[in-house]
Amino acid sequence: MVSTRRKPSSIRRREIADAALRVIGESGATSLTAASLAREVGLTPGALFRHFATVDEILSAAVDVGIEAVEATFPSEDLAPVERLRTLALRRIELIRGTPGLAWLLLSNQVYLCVPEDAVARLRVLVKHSRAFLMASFREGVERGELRADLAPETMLPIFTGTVHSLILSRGVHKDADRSTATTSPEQVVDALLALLSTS
Amino acid sequence: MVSTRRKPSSIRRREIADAALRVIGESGATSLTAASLAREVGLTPGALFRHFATVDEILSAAVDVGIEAVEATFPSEDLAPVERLRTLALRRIELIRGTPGLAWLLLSNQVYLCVPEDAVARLRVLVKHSRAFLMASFREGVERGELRADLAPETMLPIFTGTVHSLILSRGVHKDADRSTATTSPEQVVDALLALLSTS
DNA sequence: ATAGCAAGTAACTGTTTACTTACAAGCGCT
DNA sequence: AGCGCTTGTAAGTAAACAGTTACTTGCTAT
Repeated sequence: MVSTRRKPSSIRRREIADAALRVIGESGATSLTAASLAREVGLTPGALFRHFATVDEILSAAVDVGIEAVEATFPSEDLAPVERLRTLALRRIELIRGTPGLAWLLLSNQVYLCVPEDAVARLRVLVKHSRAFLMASFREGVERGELRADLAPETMLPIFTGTVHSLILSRGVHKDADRSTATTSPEQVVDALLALLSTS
Repeated sequence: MVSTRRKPSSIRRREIADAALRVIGESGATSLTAASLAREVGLTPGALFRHFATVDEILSAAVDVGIEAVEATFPSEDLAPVERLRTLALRRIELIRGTPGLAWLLLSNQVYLCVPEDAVARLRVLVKHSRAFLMASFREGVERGELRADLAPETMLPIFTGTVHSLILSRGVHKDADRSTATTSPEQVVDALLALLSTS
């Protein structure tokens, strides 16, 4: 007997949602099926439907797990603006690099077509929250004279978020990403960017 | 009779590949099936297999169409480095914004799991080509004294590509992207970034 | 004009999909 | 201890999937 323990639904639901993110991260969203997911959790496909009514519901739960993890990356509001930006960037890079499924949730646009509508709505809230946090930090940095006043926060935003996304994806995604180009560490790039945005 | 014209395979193959990119851009990669694709082209599913042996082969052809379009965005080598960077960025933003399926090909990492291996190899060549072009432009810009010498090209790279990606995705992807934040035009942001990277 | 081939359709195949059902058995509660 | 709900399995269903096959029809080269 291969220790087929039974667990209460509250725990299984979480295990299944985590496993869904893992499968997506490892083999892509298209390979997330009841069969592959059950295999990952160590159950038969039918057992999944004891805990969720549909696979869409599982996806929705996986989105919630991801959102919770990302929300935890917001730094304390009483850090200085530049330090706040630095902390958020590095935390997110570390988090998402360690959980490839999250990259699909947050950086793929296709997620909006594969995931139930209510989960999409919650994702949009997260995106909006992040943008508001960044914009507030930019504005406060400018007011304090720490960030350049000749650059609108609306202009800083795509540069900052784009750089973070680029750093997330620059490693590990292509398994054999060529190491020919000297790899720059995320810290170096984030610091360099913040220096560019800072008053000289 | 609904003008069900017959066309030579050379033309149909291109139509099918184009339609595949269109379907992916509109409804996501998961919804690309023989049935949905045939509907988009205006054929029955069986007809697709007159022109391609498998759907993987169709995907591969779609990748080639995309690569061809992106390769056409490389500006002339005899432009000044900064102007070269500006032109490439704006051309790519315009191209990919107008063809959402391309965004999936180039910005989604899941593409490497859904697409046949030989197509992935060709995509990697494009990525490598782009990176080499950018790195050469950065280096030449520094040598000429037009770009900041205190920033390594390896550091400029993720900032530049990230910003471009961010500008590509910032519009239209979420159909109802909120217009609350003042929308900054890609030109403004690219010019601002190039100014940041330039010597003062 | 017409022969012949390329390009189309409709109807089929076997497989995989999400999900259900009948039944077995572990675990908490008294 | 043992009753009963919950969690699991095995086997099954209908629909959707990629791809095939037998047959029809339009285009083109002679």
